[in-house]
Amino acid sequence: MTPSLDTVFAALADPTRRAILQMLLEDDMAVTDVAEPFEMSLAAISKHLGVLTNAGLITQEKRGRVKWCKLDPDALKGASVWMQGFGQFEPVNLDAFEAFLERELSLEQTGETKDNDHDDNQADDV
Amino acid sequence: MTPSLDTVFAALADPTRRAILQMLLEDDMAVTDVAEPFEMSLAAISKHLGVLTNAGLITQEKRGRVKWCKLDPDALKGASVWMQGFGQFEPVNLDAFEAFLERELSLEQTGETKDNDHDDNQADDV
DNA sequence: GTCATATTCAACCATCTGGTTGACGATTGC
DNA sequence: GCAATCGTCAACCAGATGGTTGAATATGAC
Repeated sequence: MTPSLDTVFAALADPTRRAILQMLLEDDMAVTDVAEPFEMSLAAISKHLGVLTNAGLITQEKRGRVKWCKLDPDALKGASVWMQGFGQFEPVNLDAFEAFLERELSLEQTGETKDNDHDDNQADDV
Repeated sequence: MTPSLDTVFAALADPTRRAILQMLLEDDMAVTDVAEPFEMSLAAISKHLGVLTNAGLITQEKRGRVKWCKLDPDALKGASVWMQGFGQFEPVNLDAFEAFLERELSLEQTGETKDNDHDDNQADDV
């Protein structure tokens, strides 16, 4: 079963869970390590990880007594596609944009580098 | 105040609200008309519209005794940017992509029109 | 003014959510 | 075997959420 938009968006609606996802962007982590920076019980984090797993946003694999958590960024795809359906806002990833330009068109023009005025507020307000 | 990712994602987590947003993509609507296709009370729809307004996803303007609901797609921007932070999936809005190309670079090359192979599954699975 | 329409408000209810604590099962190290 | 570590489970709690109904407000039509 592919997780519903309901569960994906609901999973993303909690700041703790978004923070966890960003931590996992760096590297896979054990449950205990995920919990370390948060001021809440291990059981609470375990529940959050359950929600993320249920939404398909992460996968968990037990090796020995340690359970490793791994990001599954593909799960965001459905949600992203849905949102882009509203596409009346300009695309956001201008870096990828320009990479796309370069790749697809092999520009030869003397392009002075445009200043990237996109808001890259990804880091704060998780 | 700019609505938090919390409220935006939470607003998107409900199928009724996502369906409302898609209806408003077509046209602005009065509250009563928004409620019409749903099998729930007008008061419930009014609450949903309150959630969407609170998340900044729609705006409401009262003209006479009718309150018009209007989509505000800019509100999805923050959420979209956040999700793109995980950017390991390809960008989706290729139409906007190509429009961007045209606008920014004023191509003069004999561009044969590329076929749009993007998945526009916006309508189903709201 | 009176009646109908458009929308919200208030109270209520059931269920979900996010947290706690304490007990428990599984695994590792000695 | 025994103790420590890793993680979940179960029970509980407060507050949020999504729905209901009935009354109230505001505007428009006649």
